[in-house]
Amino acid sequence: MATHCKDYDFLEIEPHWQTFWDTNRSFRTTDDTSRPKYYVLDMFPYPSGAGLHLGHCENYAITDILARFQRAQGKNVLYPIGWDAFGLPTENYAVKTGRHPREVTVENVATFRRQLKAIGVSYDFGREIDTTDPRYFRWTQWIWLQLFKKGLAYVEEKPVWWCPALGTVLANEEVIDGVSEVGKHPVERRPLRQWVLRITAYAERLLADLKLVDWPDSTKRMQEAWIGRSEGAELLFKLEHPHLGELKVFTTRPDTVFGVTFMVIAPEHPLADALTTPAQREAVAAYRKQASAKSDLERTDLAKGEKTGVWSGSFAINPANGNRIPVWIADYVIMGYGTGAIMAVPAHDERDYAFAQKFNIPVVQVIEPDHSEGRNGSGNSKLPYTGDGCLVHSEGYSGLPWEEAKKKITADLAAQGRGKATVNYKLRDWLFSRQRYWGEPFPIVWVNPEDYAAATAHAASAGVSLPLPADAVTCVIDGRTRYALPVPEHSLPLQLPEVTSYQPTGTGESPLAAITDWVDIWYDAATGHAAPASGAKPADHYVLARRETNTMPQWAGSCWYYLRYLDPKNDDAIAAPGLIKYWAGPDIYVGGAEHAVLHLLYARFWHKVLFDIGVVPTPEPFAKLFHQGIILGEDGEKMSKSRGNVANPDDIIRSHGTDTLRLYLMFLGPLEAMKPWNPSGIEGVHRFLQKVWRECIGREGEPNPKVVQDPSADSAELLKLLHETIKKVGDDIEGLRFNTAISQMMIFVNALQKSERASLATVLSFLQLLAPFAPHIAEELWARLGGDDSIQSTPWPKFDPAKLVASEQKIIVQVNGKKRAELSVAVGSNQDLVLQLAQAHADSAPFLAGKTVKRVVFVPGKILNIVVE
RNA sequence: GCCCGGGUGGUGGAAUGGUAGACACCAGGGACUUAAAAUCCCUUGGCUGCAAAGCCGUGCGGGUUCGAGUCCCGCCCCGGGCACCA
Repeated sequence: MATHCKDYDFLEIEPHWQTFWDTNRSFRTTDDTSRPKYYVLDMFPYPSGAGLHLGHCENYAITDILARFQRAQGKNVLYPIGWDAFGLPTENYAVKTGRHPREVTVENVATFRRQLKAIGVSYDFGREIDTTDPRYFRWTQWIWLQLFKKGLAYVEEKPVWWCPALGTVLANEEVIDGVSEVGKHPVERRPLRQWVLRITAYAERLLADLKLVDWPDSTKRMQEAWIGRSEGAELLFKLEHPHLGELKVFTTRPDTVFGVTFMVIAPEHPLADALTTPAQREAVAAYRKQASAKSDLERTDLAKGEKTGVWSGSFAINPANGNRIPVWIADYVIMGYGTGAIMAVPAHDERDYAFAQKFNIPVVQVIEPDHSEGRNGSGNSKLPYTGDGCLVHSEGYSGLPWEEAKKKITADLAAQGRGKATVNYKLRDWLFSRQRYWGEPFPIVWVNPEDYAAATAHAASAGVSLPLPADAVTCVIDGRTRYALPVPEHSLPLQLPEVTSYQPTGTGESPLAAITDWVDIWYDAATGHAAPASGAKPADHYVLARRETNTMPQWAGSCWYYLRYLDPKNDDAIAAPGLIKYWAGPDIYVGGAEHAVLHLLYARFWHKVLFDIGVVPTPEPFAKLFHQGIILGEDGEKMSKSRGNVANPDDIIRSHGTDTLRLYLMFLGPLEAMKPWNPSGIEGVHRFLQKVWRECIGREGEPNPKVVQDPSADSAELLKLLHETIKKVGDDIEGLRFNTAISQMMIFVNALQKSERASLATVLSFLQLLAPFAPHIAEELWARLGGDDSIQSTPWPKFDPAKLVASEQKIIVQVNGKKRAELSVAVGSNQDLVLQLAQAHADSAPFLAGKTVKRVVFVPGKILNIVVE
């Protein structure tokens, strides 16, 4: 079964074993639910045309090592791969070349699959999934319908980030510093009809359940910061002219309400017009126009500079003391957060202070530091002051610590109906539609109100239960109200129509909008059947409908793919309930920290919805998460074509073999650290594998005669080292410290090389330790030395704790904390004995001569520290 | 500005509060060879010294401890994330 090469010819050995694994389907996962399971998952790759890069190799080497190790532990291992294949780059490429995105996708996937096999990863390719496969996205659409049914999806005409270059809108989080995250194109605000998912309804659980998962702390904190919970109060300020009603503000500091000297509303605030007095109309109009024209980039830049704003001409009444305070309009208050209006307390807020300074607005101190020297209740601290303290100038509350006052004032205002304690989140609802072709179509048609009633009644009478929300989702299209009618679940998938052009329409609508026969239809709500509206009405119960032309964003398919691997060919459910229960979630999820917020937050949201409707048994999808650090170029900079510092895996596989590449990637440093690629260092691990080969194989390709059958051939030291190595490699794999596991194997092989003889059993055990890291050479040598079966199906070696115990141990002698001598003593030697030896030892004795011993610290088996004089 | 990481030889990096620099790379010297490659052996943190050995040394300054790369306080620098979030 092995090859016959005399030297370590990795170019022959590696493809040989890859073919062996492929034809034997060595890594097929069975659904043997009686065995303990281990599910190891990589973050979903996007099959780009560029193929695999070193970052992929690092990611997949980590998970492959874990998968192979866990198989050797006797676990039933699920280690799958698939393709997150919808998305903009493919579509843009298709637009440019005039080819169908599907064709491009198939090609890219083939490249990825070939490259993955070439790095020797042990995926079960029989479970491959592809988000663009109708059998897959059928269930993406199904899950989306469940969200729709639960009232978590709605449509809004809202100003969104429109990117002319990409021809699509982008979610807030896809816009960085005023340019698109993908391609860095400028973006602008444009009002468009959008699907939005109510992720904010899950904000509290998304925050609280972070304590259930074993994730890097930094990632948890980033999610916390993104959700941005803050406790405070909504307070109602009456407006001076009663017909204008009230102004609702959100504040985290209701204790400072006596210090309010002005109010600010966002330029887009709905009351902005009504509050503007005739005298101010011109100034306000000019300011609002100017504010709306600002890009995000300008706003960010300006944030560091001057505040801008304009007085509306109106006044509000402070509910705490009845003061009359001016209402300003300024863009440092944003409509998207809180209520879009604030009570400004310049004495205790940096931004309000800067604004008050610029527009000569009075500043009233109401909090005084606890320990200020001049504390006398007069309030004359340096302002703005944002720290702890007690209230001043706050009738009825002065002297109270601010936290106490916060509760009391909130309660008192609430009692008068002037406010209530609330919680606010930075998290926004999730903009979930794109105006592109290459994405999942929404399983929705739009109908008029009468047809909605008729269609739902027809479906009900036909015995079809449509996934209807409690409150119908509506929108206005061309000035007419339309109702969102979901297609029946049994009619899924709703496929993409074939089109001749994928060009964005430029109007903000998707290319789908131009496929008239697909979009404008006669529609049967019970079956989902459609016929072009240009033709005759097929039957009485058909209604005139317009299909939703937006498509889903790329996040959709990656929100639940980890569930599909459990049962990838199931046409009755996203996966069989028994399998979902058995496999639960991934035992470990490995991928880059760049997905710390978005992908992980979105997937958690969908998972919680599935949990709520009883599809999954766990509240969290990813119990344990690990981020591998990125591999930088030789120059310590991010690898990029433009920098010319890209190392190509294919080249390295050709020159050194994939075993060397994998081993070296793991040896570079801690897996989670960001580390530069050093091309000369690879020689070291390559030499290590060459050495392993020579220890096993002689000059003519025969087994090395130094490896003998006699199990007692090993020296005591070698045997001890073997057992230490078994222990350390096992511990280090479980602790994801692969670099030190490899060091230990190098130490072992260095010792093996110096041994004149070694037992076959010892060498085979070592090869098993090496197998997860360098599987091809391990298989080859295992077969050549006569190991049974495949090394992959052999149980992991056990270490014998008795063999780890030495009879002698080294004790370091310190005098006043400085190392002076080394002693070798019998295990269990006591302090008196060791002290005597130390006093007699030539290296340490001179430092003790003529000194008084003040203290002796003895750590058995480690150290003796003698403190003198 | 705020929140996280991280600063150890020429380089990548090791080190449950207990020998700092494991394991490698690079460099230098030697063996084998007609020669080279490959391989093997030796040296390899700095300073002083013929040597034995000694002193210094984990970004900087303090502290705790018998003992600090590791713990605490205050800084500096680098990387990542967030940012007018009321």
